[in-house]
Amino acid sequence: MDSKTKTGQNFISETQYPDKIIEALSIDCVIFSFKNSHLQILLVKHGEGIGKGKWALPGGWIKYNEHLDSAAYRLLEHLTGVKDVYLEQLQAFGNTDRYPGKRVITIAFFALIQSENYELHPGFTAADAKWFDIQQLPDLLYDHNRILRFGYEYLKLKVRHEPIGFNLLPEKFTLLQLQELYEAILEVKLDKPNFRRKIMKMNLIIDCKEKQQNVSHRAANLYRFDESVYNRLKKEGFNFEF
Amino acid sequence: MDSKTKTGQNFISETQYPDKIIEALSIDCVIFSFKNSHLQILLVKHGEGIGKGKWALPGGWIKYNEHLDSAAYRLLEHLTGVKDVYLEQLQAFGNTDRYPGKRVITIAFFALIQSENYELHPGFTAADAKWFDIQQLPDLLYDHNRILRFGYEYLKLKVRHEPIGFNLLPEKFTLLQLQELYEAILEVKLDKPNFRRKIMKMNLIIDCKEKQQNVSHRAANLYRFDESVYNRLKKEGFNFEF
DNA sequence: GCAAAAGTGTTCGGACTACACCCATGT
DNA sequence: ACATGGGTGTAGTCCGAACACTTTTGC
Repeated sequence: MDSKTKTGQNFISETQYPDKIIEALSIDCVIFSFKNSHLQILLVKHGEGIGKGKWALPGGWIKYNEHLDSAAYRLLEHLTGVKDVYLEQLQAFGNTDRYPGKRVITIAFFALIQSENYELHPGFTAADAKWFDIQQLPDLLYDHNRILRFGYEYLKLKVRHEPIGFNLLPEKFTLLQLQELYEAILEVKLDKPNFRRKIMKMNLIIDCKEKQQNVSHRAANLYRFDESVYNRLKKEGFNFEF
Repeated sequence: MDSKTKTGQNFISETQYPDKIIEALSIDCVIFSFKNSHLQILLVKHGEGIGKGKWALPGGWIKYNEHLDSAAYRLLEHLTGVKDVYLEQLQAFGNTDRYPGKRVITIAFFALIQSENYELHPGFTAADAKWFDIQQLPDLLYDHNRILRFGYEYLKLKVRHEPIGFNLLPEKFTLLQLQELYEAILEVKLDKPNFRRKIMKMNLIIDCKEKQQNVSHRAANLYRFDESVYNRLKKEGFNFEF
């Protein structure tokens, strides 16, 4: 790297103020959940600043002595109340014109969660936090539409090569729920018998020996993921074409 | 985002000096090539600065008014002479301790090229630029060992889901060369007849109606990629398990 | 002839598709 | 009875793994 960069005064003063943020660098989170057979996205409404009143991906500034992941966790929790989530890094977005008035590069993170497990608590600079159906999104701030699309494409790709659903479905679920999850993400209709067999053959799910309750039709069997198989398949990858 | 961030004096002075770099943010490139049936990595030896004399991934600082991709291109060309390369963004690496003495987050880029097409011209802050066999790498600066491993894992993943070779092989190549490329990346031995058939069935390659020259055995047929099929498969993705 | 790599053929089993069909439960 | 979703069976096809085999060329 270039040794001619001056690292003197600025650097020293920055380490003296732990809340000092890194200029020109932010984080944004693309958080998906699955509810009522629909894919959803977590958005926040800005309560102050240049984007006040507009919807955007949850995000913000990184502190000088903070790991990227920690910053993403902190921001997500402070803005929406959502915590203890496995965040995955997507990609940096850094076009010179993506942010008004100054140069800001943002690093996008990605997560899949069960919205039922979290109560949303808008906080920090967020006036509101809400789940939006992926088919009915508002127009977003900055280049967040683009980042969201990127995250959705990534999810579609991911679902074809890794098991998915562990973080999106309740602990016990039916095969139809799993199928509807795949259908919602891939935007296709799948054949039930073949889907069942394909999943069963993977040894990915375990029969809970329990039935659905209070349904107005034959009660379906409940299943849960076999965590060790799930993790193995996640690591090795597989092919799930339809 | 946080509106309380002060963007006053620093910002204005930065836009007045176009060569001003962004503090705390750098770029590093993981460049692969394929030569003599071996996978290779492009490295530079630092000629100045805190890493002087050590080998590292080609990289450096981003200018204030420069797109991320442009910065990656510029740095790669100035350091090594390699230009006109399709660079793909990998991921940001931002641990607080990854760079000595100050906080630097680096964005890693990835490319596959034919080393035969490029003469290396070390320049800028690089004292040397060289191709290294992936099996015989020196110890690298900062966390570049980690970034390189990440790039290699990414390549292994990529090769299973996308066609590869267009950028790594000469225009006309034999099926054995293509097979050896896959073998080098995946570190496995493949069955020749089955490999042939699999590739042929994809309609990915076109018979050049030419033979190898000056080989001490039966001359193999030469093939070239069908660019339209290649791009379609790249977009759609496929499955290449062995 | 022999080495080395090119290239073809054949068998077998597993996996995916498409679709018909029966089962259980609430209204 | 019938609607709704749960769940099984089956015939046909395609594809990949394994491996034996023939062809071409230089030495």
